[in-house]
Amino acid sequence: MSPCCDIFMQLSPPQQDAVNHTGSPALVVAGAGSGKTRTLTAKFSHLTAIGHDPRRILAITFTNKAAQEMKSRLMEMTGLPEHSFEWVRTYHSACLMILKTHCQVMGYTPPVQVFTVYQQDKLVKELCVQNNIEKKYANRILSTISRAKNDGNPDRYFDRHPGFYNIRLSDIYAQYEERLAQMNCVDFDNILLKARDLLRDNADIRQYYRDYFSFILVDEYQDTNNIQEELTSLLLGSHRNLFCVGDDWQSVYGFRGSNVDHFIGFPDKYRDAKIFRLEENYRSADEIVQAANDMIDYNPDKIEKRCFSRKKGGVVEIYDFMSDAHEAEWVAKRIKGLNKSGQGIPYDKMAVVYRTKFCSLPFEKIFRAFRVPYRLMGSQGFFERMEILDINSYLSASYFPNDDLSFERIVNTPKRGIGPSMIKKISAMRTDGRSLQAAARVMVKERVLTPKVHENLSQVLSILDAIHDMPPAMAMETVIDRSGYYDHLEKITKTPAEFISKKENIEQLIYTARSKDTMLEYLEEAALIREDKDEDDEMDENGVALLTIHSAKGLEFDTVFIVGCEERLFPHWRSMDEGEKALSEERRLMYVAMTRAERFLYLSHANYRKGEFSTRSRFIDNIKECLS
DNA sequence: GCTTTCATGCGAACC
DNA sequence: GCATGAAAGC
Repeated sequence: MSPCCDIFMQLSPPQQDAVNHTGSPALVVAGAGSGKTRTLTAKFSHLTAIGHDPRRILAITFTNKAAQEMKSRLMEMTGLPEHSFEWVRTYHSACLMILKTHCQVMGYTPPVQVFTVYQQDKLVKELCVQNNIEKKYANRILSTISRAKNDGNPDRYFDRHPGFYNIRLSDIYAQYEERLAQMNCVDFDNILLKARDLLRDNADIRQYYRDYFSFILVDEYQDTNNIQEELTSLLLGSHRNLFCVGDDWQSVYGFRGSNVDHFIGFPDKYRDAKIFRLEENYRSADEIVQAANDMIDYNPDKIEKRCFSRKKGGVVEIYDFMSDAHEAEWVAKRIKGLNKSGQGIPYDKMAVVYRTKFCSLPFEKIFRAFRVPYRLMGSQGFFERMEILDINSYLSASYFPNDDLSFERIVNTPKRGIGPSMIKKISAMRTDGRSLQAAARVMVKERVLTPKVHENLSQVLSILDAIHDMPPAMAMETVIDRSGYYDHLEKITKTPAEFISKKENIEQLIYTARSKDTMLEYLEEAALIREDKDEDDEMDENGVALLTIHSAKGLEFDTVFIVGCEERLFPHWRSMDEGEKALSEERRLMYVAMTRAERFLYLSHANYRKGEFSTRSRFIDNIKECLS
């Protein structure tokens, strides 16, 4: 028998059926806590056992972290080395791989640079200034451009959503794309869009991949957007070996382009599709599963399934409070009680979840006062921290000399007396198509600057030259050393604690970078990582988790408090105004929140929050009805 | 005088 | 963090 036979035997009969199925596209509708990931990895190793080459299986995960976890599990299960699973990737990572291979077809010159969030932001702000638009709209413009791309047809999208205020989005979009092309860059969304165009417009390349991949597995299928759906179709060969896993009841990323209709419409698109249902929940007690079922029942469009649990003894309770402060105080007391009681639930098995992150404030306050240890999860993304951006910008400016945005960031970091007007002067030296860095080099060579500036500028350039061929970790150390970065950091931080924490972030960065041999590899990965909320080891494992429902997705806790269940907060006002579809997503969000709990689930609302009166969430009413 | 740096106030949706 | 205006530096 196959080496994975043991693992196979550990699966439930419905899970086994899904794993065994071949011959037509399959959709696994996997309820919360139903062992979805286990089934998916079992499927993968089963395929290798029946003769599929693992390197020819495309397995799409939702996050880079999930891809890494899946690879580790597969290495354990099959005993094969990591590179056997080179196509276990996110859509973005897989598409970048394809795009890089054929980038010349699309008019790029290798190496293509992947734009980071920081660069996107900078560029759009620059375009705002050029177009006489207030910079505060930059974020909105950027997210609209992103939505337009993920919709699959940006021009059509801008016909329907021409803009807001006096901003003509299609103009900004055109300028933005032009600049990207000039710089030989793709942004995060273009990785998918350009890969789609490549595969759609080049039959030979398309056929190559269709023949190459013998099986396509997709995780979290309920959260695919239009482009990702199209890509899946483009890559799927005539064997039609497609295996998608997910739960339409947990689709909560519609606000950024996910389209749950692809999941629900799977049987219509693939007429011979086989649907599997994983309905047993191994995580939560049945009382919680049933309450969640009853609530999601209010959503009209979904794939029916009857989720259940064999565990009994769960608790679902609803509380109302005068104010957000009262709510927080009660939660803190209850948490202390549960921790001290006979059951003695450890703090890190409890979580407080909320719809929007500003709700965390009263809890942080009261937890400190009551000495309840807590951890605030999903705060700032690692790669958006200023010290990380600085170091990465050095590497980027060195490796990609045309990357003006990165060069501009580091040319005066640490302070070197090269401010905005000096940058303008350098910029004026640019002849067509030449980069800022190239112009700076000319100015140094021709000695047209004041001695101080000349010396400082040549010092920056020499750092960039020095690190160009170094492996990333060494390059970082060199940058820190030669630029005097830590002295600079100490000067600009307000407290010694802040300085130490930022220094530790950098040390963490260097440590992680050691796993990459080349600068290009490192920079690509850094640009692709966007889901990073917790760099694991960096986070305190002890304490009550405080987090938004979005960041709680996929996690589990013994006890969960869903707080701030009030109309206009949850469901969020923005979704309420948008209509039925957005409202359904809010309800799914509540479903996700509820199904995080194993045993104790508390829902609460306050009549007064942030200086305003509020009413109880309709979701609470839905649940109440079912409990009685 | 021009340029850079420093000091202060204001605001931040979910990823 | 970011924009703004005052103080310090070349």
